[in-house]
Amino acid sequence: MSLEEEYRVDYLVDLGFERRRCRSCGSTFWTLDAGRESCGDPPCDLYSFIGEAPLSREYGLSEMRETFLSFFEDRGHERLDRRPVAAWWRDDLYLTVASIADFQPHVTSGRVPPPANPLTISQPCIRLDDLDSVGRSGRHLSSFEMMAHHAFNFNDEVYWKERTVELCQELLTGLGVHGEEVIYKEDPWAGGGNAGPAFEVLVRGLELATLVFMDLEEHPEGEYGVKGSRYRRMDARIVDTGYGLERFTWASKGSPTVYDAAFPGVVEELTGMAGLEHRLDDPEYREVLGRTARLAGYMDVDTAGDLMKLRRRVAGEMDVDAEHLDEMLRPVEGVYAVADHARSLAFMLGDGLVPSNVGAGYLVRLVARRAIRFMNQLGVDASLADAVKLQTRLLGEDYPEFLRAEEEILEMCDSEEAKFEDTLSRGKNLIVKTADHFEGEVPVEALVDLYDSHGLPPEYVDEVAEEQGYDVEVPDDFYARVAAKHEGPGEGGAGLLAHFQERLEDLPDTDRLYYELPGERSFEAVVLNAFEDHVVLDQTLFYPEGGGQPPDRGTLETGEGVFDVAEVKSVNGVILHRIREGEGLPKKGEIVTGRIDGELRDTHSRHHTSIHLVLSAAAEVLGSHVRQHGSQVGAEKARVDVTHFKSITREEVNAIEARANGYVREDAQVRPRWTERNEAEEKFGLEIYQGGVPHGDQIRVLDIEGVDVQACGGTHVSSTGSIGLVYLDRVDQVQDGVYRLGFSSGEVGVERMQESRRTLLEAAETLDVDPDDLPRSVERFFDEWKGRGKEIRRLREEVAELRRDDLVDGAEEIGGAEVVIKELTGADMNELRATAESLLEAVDVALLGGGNGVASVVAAVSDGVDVDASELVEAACGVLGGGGGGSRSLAQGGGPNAESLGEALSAARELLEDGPS
RNA sequence: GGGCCGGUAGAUCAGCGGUAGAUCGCGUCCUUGGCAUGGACGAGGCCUCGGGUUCAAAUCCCGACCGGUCCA
Repeated sequence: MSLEEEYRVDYLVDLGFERRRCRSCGSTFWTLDAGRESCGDPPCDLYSFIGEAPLSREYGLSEMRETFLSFFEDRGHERLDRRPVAAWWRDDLYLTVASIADFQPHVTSGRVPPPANPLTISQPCIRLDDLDSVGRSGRHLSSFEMMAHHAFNFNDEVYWKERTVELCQELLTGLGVHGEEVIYKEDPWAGGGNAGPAFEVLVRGLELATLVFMDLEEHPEGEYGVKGSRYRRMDARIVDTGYGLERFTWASKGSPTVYDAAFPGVVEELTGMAGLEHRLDDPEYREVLGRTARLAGYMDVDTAGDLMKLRRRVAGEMDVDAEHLDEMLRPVEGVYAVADHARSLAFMLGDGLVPSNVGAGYLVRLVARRAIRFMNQLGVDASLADAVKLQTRLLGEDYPEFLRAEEEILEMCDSEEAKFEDTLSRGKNLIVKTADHFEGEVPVEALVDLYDSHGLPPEYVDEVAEEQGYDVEVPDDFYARVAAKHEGPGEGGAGLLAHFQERLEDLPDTDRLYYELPGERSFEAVVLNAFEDHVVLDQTLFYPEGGGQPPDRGTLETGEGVFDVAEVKSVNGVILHRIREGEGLPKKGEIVTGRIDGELRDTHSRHHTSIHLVLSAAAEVLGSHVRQHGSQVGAEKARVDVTHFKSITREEVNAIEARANGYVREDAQVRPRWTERNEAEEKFGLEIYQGGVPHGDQIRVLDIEGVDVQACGGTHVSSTGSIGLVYLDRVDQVQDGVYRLGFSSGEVGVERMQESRRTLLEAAETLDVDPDDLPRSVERFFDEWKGRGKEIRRLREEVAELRRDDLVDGAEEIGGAEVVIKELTGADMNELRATAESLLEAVDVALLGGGNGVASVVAAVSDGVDVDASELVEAACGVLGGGGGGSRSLAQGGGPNAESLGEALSAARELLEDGPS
């Protein structure tokens, strides 16, 4: 099939559109304008909508969104609510990057029917790939709303290319765009394993929408090549469109930048806070911004070099100085960036992301720190929270959930700002030291290290170093170098069980008796296959490892013998029982009796249900931003990691524990049920995916009555009362922003409680005090112990003083110096040293030996006496079989041959007698 | 999940095999009418913990714990 055929849309032909080839870039496009020779896309064409809006009137964001959604509603589409910008339902994405992401992977793959078909939605998205261009280019946003209409064609066709283009054209002309201004540029699309033909929809240089006709899937032997990969035709044909809400608003206003169109109030407020005047009314100012935006439309501006190139172009056009232009624009661009970042932060924090140094939380931190840096550079006299608040207020007009979460959002901003300030002030000394060390010529490696290990951005290093009178050079490719440092070997290792794949393909999914008969502890089954220590049955009670829960243990029994089950895994629905090595295997076709370890299963179930209780309790105590960030069930204990932005106090731990035990006493019913995916999401929300995202259209939903609903594949108790007890005994910070709540339930909970009581009692017993008095007693003992240490040191000095007179009597003159040489049996190094030092008040040289087990030698020499103490010690220690050293005035050493101490001192004496060396 | 950096006085840090230090803060005294200030003296350290190497470890090696930071 020819490409031309792919892009032929009768609707356009009937309207009089013609297919042309761009004379400058060679791409093909459709237009009504007989005189048009270029594709309308920068750099072939410049923006021509700034100052001259192509839409018939101005729209705000809300109005534009509503206009779009109701347009499609009126044309048979069902309107869907937005999803969060945090892609909770995906395990391959942190952030929602497109409206189609809402329906991947299950709907697009055809496994789950679409929630509506066709549908329309305005989905807030976050993309951080072009962060450096945000503010500068006039068009880049880190968060935006992708308005869309989607149609999923599986067996029956809803609509395809004709209707899609028709709707688009109708929408645009309805908004007042002239037909001959609309260009449909052919631009094949590929991403996320799918591809298909696509139109970029351009109006006066601005890309307003993309219409993707997804009908290909990646396949190594596919017949189509798109952007370097092979694709083949797939059964599903999906209409994936994206209309930029902010772009439409921009086009309706014709303002110099998208920021002025999308959130003018926020830009204005921030401009005020920065003490700038944003003179959008000033025609000259508009002119500069407009020209910059027009030129930026076809330039990359993500490096400083690109930016200056842009400046020179604009300056050249306007006949002004590039430096002057830079000074003029830099603050405005900073304001734009802050406004944009604040909006993304409002979205991310409001949708439940918590700043952290790992995972999605790190992305929040990245944006927050960038925003703070811009604000500092601008000299804005306001906090990050103040800036974000402007956006939560604005977003709140359309999405009231941001107002409800506002307090938490702002608190997280404050806490994040405080952390960054800490990092910077801590780093300040380090920078000064580094700059001094290199005398201002800080090498790039040092800059990379400062950033990578200490979080100090090079601009900040320069700023601090400047105060020292240094000028630090930051290379243009700085962040690329940081990235290069992190490039390591990619992930290796194929799936461990990949080689079983073929063998398992013909086997049916194993019946999961652990779901159907959760109370049973033994079962009968037929061996479907047995190979390499693994047994596959037609049905099993053995729970396979998964969802943070370890597998069941137990045995499989045949007439031949009993086989220990060491491991249980599920591979694509087939459950593998690994038999302990050397025990042989049951044979294919045999009937086996399986028995699971009931006590272990009960403990696992109690722990797993407890995880849900503790999570709910934590959210109740700490706030609605709390999400599960992983969990693990064990035989002795279990844990659940939760997101939270500051350390959890003892009182909060107590409150969580109390709440969880409250749920236990309420004896709430625990009901697992299989539910259709869309239905579950609609009924319970995306919050059900905290423990992970299951596959398939039917998902198992666990409803703990009145407490919590989660998608969960684990085994559970039937009512919370049988948990008996949740003993929460550990809280650790596992990452910044992630805390681990460790606990034990039921019987093992009681055991651990008893264990910790025993620890307490034993400690109290050792000190012979009442356990209640333990803290006070320990403190007293510790103080006393410290006091004794000090007393000992003082006494040692006193002993040294007292011993001095005695020793001075034994002084002799060797080589013109008053010398004391003496063996002090049992004296340790500290004692010898103190004595030797004290002796120097009366004599010139002190050489003392002693020690316990190993021999020690100390030599001390008065100032001005020409004897090297370290030489004396070395001479002595050679005899002792050890070594030693120190300075000319004080040296120490020793060796294992303690019995030769006398001999060793003689050796040193000989050295003295030989005179100064 | 991975990489890098760090844990020493109440705080910030120096020391990086050989007598545990600096600055600020704290206490007492002096200077002053009082305050700011200046001066003198002093208290305050399981050098995170556990192993190892060594005659000798805050220092070197291994491990644990805790914190910071960058990346996916």
